[in-house]
Amino acid sequence: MAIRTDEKLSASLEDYLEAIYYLSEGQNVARSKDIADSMGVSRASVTGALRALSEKGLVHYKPYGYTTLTETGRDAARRVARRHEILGLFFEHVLGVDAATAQSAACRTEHTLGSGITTRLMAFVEFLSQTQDDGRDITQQFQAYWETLNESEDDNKKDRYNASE
Amino acid sequence: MAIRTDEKLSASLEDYLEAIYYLSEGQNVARSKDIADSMGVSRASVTGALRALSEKGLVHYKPYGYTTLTETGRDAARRVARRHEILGLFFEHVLGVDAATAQSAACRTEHTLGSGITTRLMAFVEFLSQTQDDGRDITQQFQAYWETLNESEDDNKKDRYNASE
DNA sequence: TTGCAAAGTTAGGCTAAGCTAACTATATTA
DNA sequence: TAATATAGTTAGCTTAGCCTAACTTTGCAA
Repeated sequence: MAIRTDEKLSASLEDYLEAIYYLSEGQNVARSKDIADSMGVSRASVTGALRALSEKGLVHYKPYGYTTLTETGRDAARRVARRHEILGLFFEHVLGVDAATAQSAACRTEHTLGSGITTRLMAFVEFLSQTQDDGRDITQQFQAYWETLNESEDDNKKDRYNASE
Repeated sequence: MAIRTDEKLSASLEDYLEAIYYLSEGQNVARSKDIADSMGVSRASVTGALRALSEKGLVHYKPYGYTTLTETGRDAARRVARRHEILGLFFEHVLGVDAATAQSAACRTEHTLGSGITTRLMAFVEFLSQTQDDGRDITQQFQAYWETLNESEDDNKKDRYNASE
């Protein structure tokens, strides 16, 4: 029986895959310790995740050996990374939240986005950057709009939007 | 010691809260069976969730009694519902995915969105609906842009975006 | 008013994901 | 080359969330 690559990955395993992907880019290999550090997780947890990813055919894993992505694993990782990047881009450059918030929200959110939405969101971000109005792109216009909302401190529009979280 | 209402809710508990909120709107009370049905979960799981929500002071719960939201619970539920609605709106009316996809993605995604992003996304959707260019709002323009991407079947731009999922 | 069906709960089990502590393997360096 | 520090693994525990099966309560209808 062929390895099943079509099973859905949990959010957690996707995170591991993405971390391995980025670490592999730098040094071609992902060390357990580095994965643990970059994810803020114990080394033991990494071992468990590697075992799980290995069972799904996404990494080459041998205890005490070096871990690398399989072809399938690399493809999956790229998909995760791309979703992460698109979302981060949207949150940061379109909505205008700070980079750290954008990245962490992107990381938490990316797993739940289907391909239909990802594809469209990517196109949308591209579209926005091309579309000009009054000589400014829409992104800039929205930033200005956002400022006006927040300038008027007494304007209750702001309060109306507020979520306590 | 006062009940801690500031603890973060898990995605799962937020879902329960939202379901209770919508059920309460219709009949002022949320019955376990209805919560279970609307969430596709067993009655036993509902009992567990109600217990947890009760411990956090978000619902009035007594075994075999009727369940209602506390004030705090209602506020939290409204926040969840609002995030859900904003996201659904964005996915459906801005990105243009079908309603079912939009709703299900919104439900999966909403939990991970912080208030900063929610607030801005809400403003962004509002902004888009107001902004006109060439006599059409941006949303319509993007739809047209999207169509052109997809019309040219041989255009590899489309493939470039494709995710297999 | 009793008796039964439906609603709700409890008990017990499963999985995924994390943790710590203790162990094993590897690799560096004296 | 042997000692030791670091990396990696294993074992065993915890929590959250779900399930089924069996039980209890409630409320409606004969």
